[in-house]
Amino acid sequence: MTFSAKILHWYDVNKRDLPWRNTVNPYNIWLSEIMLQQTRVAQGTPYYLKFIENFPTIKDLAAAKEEEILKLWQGLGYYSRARNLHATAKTVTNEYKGEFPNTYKELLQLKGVGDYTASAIASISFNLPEPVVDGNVYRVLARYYGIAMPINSTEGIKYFKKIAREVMNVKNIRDYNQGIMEFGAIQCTPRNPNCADCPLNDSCVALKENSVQDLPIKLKKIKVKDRFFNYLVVIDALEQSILKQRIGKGIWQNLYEFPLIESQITPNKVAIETELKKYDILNQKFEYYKFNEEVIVHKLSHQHLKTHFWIVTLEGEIPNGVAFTEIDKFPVPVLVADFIKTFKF
DNA sequence: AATCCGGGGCC
DNA sequence: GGCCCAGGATT
Repeated sequence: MTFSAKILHWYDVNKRDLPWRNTVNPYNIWLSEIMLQQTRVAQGTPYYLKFIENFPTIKDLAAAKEEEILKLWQGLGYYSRARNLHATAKTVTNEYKGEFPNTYKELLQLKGVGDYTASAIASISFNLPEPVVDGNVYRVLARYYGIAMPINSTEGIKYFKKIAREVMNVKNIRDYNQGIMEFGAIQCTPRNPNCADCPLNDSCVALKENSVQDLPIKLKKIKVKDRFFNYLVVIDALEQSILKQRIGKGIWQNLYEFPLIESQITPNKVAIETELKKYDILNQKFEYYKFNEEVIVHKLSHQHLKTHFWIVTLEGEIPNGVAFTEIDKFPVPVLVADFIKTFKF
């Protein structure tokens, strides 16, 4: 049997029953693929179900407010995916009359859709012969064919795509593509792959050369930077607080958070007063205390956010404040959501 | 070509 | 602490 025939057979026997596998509707496939970018199936699945329930069609998604989408996306991370999701929903609804484009080239033009996702939609929804190359495919191909080229080098990306195209099964690309990814996720796992009971173990180069643990090869690890956050949890006499939307570049674009003083130095009363003035709180008496004595470290993939929350109690009221009862309606980062849950306004 | 962009699970 | 996850956009 060929490589692809074995993958197809393995998939037929071992495939999981996932919510987006009972359809080839491009809306469902697109939504699932966006959500699963750099995201485990177990983490993404509840979000997929939530979105399908709230937005049964792409037209519903296009008509939603961005804040509503971000709120449903809250906790899934990589929030540009949610913003691009909205943009593409509008594009398909308005420029394609609600019908997804059905070519790789057109799919690739959609926001948030890159080479992998365009190939995935083209193959799974339209059965077009486009190979997918995700993290699973890199691993399976690197091991089976004994490829030591770094998967994140320019040459490696091109080479693996070329190999993937050469070995794919064009007769059933829909199942083959899902099969090789599923095979990587279930059988040929990053750590402790199940080589003993593998349909490819008679012809796997890495297994023969005892290099399974060393493949695939990936270059350079990112360095993590420390940042120091001081959130001002302002509370006024009318049970209101302050939430501000993050604008511009950087993390958590368009999500909300408390007023933030980013500084390793503990903010003093003057620093807090200066920050409050930005919210038209002028010459009001206030008291404040540090909520968490032990620093909270929120870890992102490339930043460690060392955070203190400060409770700032005003005598008067906040102009245009957010009522305690409304706080839960705003999309916020997990760091902020965890605090809100703990504090109970 | 390198960097940025989340959060969670696992070792 | 490091690595990985059905990657893409930006610089």
